[in-house]
Amino acid sequence: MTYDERLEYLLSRAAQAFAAKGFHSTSMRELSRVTGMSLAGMYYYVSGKDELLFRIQERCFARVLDEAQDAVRAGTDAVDRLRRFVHHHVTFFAEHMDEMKVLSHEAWSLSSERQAVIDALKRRHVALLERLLEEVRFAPHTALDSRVAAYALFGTMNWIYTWYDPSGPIAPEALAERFSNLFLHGVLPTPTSVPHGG
Amino acid sequence: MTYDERLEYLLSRAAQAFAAKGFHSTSMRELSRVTGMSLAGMYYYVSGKDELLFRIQERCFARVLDEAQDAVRAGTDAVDRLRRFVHHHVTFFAEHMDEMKVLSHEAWSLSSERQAVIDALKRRHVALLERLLEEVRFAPHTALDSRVAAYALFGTMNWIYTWYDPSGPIAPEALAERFSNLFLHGVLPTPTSVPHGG
DNA sequence: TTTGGGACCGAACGAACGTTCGGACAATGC
DNA sequence: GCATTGTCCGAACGTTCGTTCGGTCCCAAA
Repeated sequence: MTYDERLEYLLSRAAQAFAAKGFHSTSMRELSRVTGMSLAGMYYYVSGKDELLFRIQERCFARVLDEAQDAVRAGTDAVDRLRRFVHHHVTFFAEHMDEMKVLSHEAWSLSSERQAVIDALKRRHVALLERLLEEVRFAPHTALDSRVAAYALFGTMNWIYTWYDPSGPIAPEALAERFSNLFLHGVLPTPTSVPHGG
Repeated sequence: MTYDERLEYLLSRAAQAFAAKGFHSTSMRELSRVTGMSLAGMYYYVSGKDELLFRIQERCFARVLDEAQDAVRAGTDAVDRLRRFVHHHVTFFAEHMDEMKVLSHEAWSLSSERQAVIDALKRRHVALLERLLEEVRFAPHTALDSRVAAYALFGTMNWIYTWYDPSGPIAPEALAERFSNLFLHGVLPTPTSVPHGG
């Protein structure tokens, strides 16, 4: 095993543990147990627990952002691009549940300098979806700005780490399709008037 | 100050601290600092840190559930009941941001016996929204079961603790209205065919 | 055969943690 | 005046934490 492979292994096991028990509740001794490495030995690969979380989040986020941009580029029109974005996000989430859970749930566990790096990635990610939404012609009655719509959609997608089982009856692709349809058309069969004066 | 008032005060300050720094990162000594009570003195009101979190979550959740049921009861039809549910959930969230953030973010920080009590409340909450959604006639193209739709909507609403500022430019009532419209009608002006074979 | 450095670890460090213990202090009932 | 009770706390307990130090082992280069 090379140095790089060993580091990958450590990051992967740490992500599993963080996803299962939370960052602060997972001790370095527990990571030593699940990796088979010694407590001190892990410090040969990372400078500390904080860098461990940072590297997990940075690598995962950078990949999500990169692949999302690729997926969007392949789209033919605004709606298609939006569908591709949702499809990628949900399927990537399902394939990398541990890392994405750590990304979603431990978003404020880093030291401030490292937090700033992650936050910058997050802003780019939100901006990407926002631009996609601006291309879509909104229904007049929604009165949604694209920022709110982006966070609403991210909420639907990122919340799955609290309930969704990718190996259950609903395949990730099917879930993505349902989210896309819901977001684009809503649950009502036909657009109706808006009762509450909106 | 009576015993009950003092307990309320402790729970309220603890919820603030947990919301700001997370449950595991907030020490009892820090709670002692922000409450002005002594470290040992707090143990006169709660048996320990775990019970502190439990009482915060249980009280908040029970109230959300109770008020949600009241709000729904006042509705005239299925769509109206759904709108009232969303309106209540979002405005309650905005009014009790600290407790709701603790409820959303520290949903797996309790000991297992207490976790079971909270989980039972959560199941009743999800079931309530699920029943509301089953009353709404779904658009055929969505192929959404009510369970997935409920989690999608909860995702949109609960995710606001990561970005929404109730004192900012968007009032809670306006946000609730936008979420309702988005969920009922989607972002497209007219229902369109479904490109990806869904 | 010797040397140098990369990989690794046992054992310990100081600090912080949640919790407990014994008692202080004031108000109340007799 | 005395005993009792409810409220509160200083000081400590034992444990666990993240991290570090001083080294060992092994393999490649000289």
